[in-house]
Amino acid sequence: MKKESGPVRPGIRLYLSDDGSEGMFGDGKWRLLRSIEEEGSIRRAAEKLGRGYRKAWGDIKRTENALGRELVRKTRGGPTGGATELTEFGRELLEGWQRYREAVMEGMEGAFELHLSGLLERSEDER
Amino acid sequence: MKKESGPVRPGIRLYLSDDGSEGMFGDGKWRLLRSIEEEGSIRRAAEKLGRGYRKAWGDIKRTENALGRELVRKTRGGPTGGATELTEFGRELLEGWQRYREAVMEGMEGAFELHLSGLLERSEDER
DNA sequence: AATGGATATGTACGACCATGCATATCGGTT
DNA sequence: AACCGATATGCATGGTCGTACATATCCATT
Repeated sequence: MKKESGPVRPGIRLYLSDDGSEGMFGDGKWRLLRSIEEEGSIRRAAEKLGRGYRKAWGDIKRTENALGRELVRKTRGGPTGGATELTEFGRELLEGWQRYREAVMEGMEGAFELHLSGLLERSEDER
Repeated sequence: MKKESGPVRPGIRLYLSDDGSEGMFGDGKWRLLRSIEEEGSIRRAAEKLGRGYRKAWGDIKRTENALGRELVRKTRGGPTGGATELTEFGRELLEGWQRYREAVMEGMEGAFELHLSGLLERSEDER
């Protein structure tokens, strides 16, 4: 089981927290929100992302509890069985995070080139 | 077991990778290198950081394998039992990472203020 | 009231990982 | 040669986390 291996690159994991730990909100939850907005249902959103409904549902719930606000408005029953859409707050968080994320990643690329790429490229040759 | 809970703040985890996964190098390994430089031994470095020697030793080894270069020079035996010091590459990585890390974190703070703090502060009031 | 598709939630199992325990090895000094 | 403190490693274990399985609930439409 060999892994893909290329040049050394910088990676990043961003999240929001009120106690220093991860789990409150991050890229995973962000993709989930985006998928819910597109699909209109937690189940289809989860399927599209290749996760189980159980996890997606739990993620939403834990995030809402942690933030103290609702991210989605859910309905059950009816001809379609039910549906889920983002609240206004959910949409704002989705968009704010997207901009935030892109800004930080750009900064990361720049800082990497500035402070580490030289050392690591040189390293590639010498090894 | 209640957790400390304050305002929502941005968190970050930085790492180096050649295959998208974490584990090659990050803040944990960086602190370990710094501690080794200060203490002159893996054992004392680990103790100072509150980890076991077993883990510290394994971390160094895995990182060296992943980067394909040696980070430390180790000696065994003698009156002191042995010692470990950083290689030139180890020192450069230590310093480069420190500068890289600080630059990215500053960028993160700025981006957070710009794109998310307004939304989240407003959220604090309303909840 | 019967249906169907989605939400809601507990439970269990397996993979992964951090940590600790035990033990072997090394080698300059005494 | 004995000693001592650090390096070197395997192995067992305990907890976390993702994922799967099983059910229960809901309700507009028919």
